[in-house]
Amino acid sequence: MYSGGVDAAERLIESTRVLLWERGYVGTSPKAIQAHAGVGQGSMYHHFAGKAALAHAAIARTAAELRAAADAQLGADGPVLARIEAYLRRERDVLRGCPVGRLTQDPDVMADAALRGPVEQTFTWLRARLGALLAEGVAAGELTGLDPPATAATIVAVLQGGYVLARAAGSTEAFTQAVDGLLALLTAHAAPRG
Amino acid sequence: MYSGGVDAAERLIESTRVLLWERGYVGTSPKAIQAHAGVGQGSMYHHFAGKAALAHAAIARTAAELRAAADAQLGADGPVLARIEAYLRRERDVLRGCPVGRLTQDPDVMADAALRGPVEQTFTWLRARLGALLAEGVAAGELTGLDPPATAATIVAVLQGGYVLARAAGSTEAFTQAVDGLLALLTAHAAPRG
DNA sequence: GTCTATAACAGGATAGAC
DNA sequence: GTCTATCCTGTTATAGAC
Repeated sequence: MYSGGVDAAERLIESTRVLLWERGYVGTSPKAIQAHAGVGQGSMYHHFAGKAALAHAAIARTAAELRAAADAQLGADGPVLARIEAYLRRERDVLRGCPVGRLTQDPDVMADAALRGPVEQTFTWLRARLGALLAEGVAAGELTGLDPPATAATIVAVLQGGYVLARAAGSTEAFTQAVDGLLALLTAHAAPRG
Repeated sequence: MYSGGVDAAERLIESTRVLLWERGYVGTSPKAIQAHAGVGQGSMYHHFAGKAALAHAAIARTAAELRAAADAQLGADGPVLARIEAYLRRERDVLRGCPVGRLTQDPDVMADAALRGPVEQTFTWLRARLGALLAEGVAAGELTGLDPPATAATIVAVLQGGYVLARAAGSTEAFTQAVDGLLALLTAHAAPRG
């Protein structure tokens, strides 16, 4: 049961974010959201048209937060590879998985254009952001011999797949190994300093 | 509605495999399985104790098939990197995602030790298999300067994450890019031929 | 082995009272 | 705005007939 001195609509959105992350769209019922938010049936349907509308608000917010969080590391100062490493190694709730990536497995989310939109845009944006950063590194002579768009996709895939491995193993170690392996491969393309 | 001249139990397992892949455990009802298999309610509960028992049979089979399929490429003849490339580039139902990896997002699967077991074992096995192969390549002088266990985790993560990116984008292109990017990085560690 | 009936409960929402 | 009542359907079985 959640409440933080905020109104019902806000509590409903935050509760939906938590439950969507934990159990997915198909596995989350309006009743469970109401219970978690400490909000009654009537109140929920007063503020939102239904489960889908509430999920849309929750997903849009989660997607926006993910982009902002990524930009914090990727848009920092310093060498390109250091920024990418900071992004890859920043603290994460590894065993909970990616709150956006997991929606990709939810058939009812992918079937609904409004729900799917933020998911698609998040990954499109992230790949482009990393691709631009890598291109910047190549242009500056910091990195050599790699294709920015393909490498960007590889980096995002390692993160998303790292979550899968960690959850399968029940341990964050697999995630860390995947990231370590990637960074070792990337470092080989760093131009000798000078 | 599925049927292939086989008995009800067999049709039920195959239908469960399809639906689990498509909609996950939470999103798959006994009724949907029965309809897909063309098998009645009573028949299903005669052959299986319930949804979980049926899912267990389906998941175990899917996991076994995945391991066998991976071994087909990874255990072939030829240079290590070529075998890994063959594995990464073999034909896949990219937009459907990984039938084992997707279960990782299913709370009810991860909460049940019997259902989770095959998922965990599959990824443990796959990482070990790739790690051993990479170690073989290092020992043979085909590959240099990479850590087998970490690199193995990276490779599996790229595949799993590649599925996520492809589903998010609604296109296989993202998967292909992630794999291309990975292979480019790995190739830099191939010893000059000789 | 398979069928139909029944059941207890959850999912997702509407209606109208307060 | 929020509450309670109500509704119809789906979920996940069990029971017993055939």
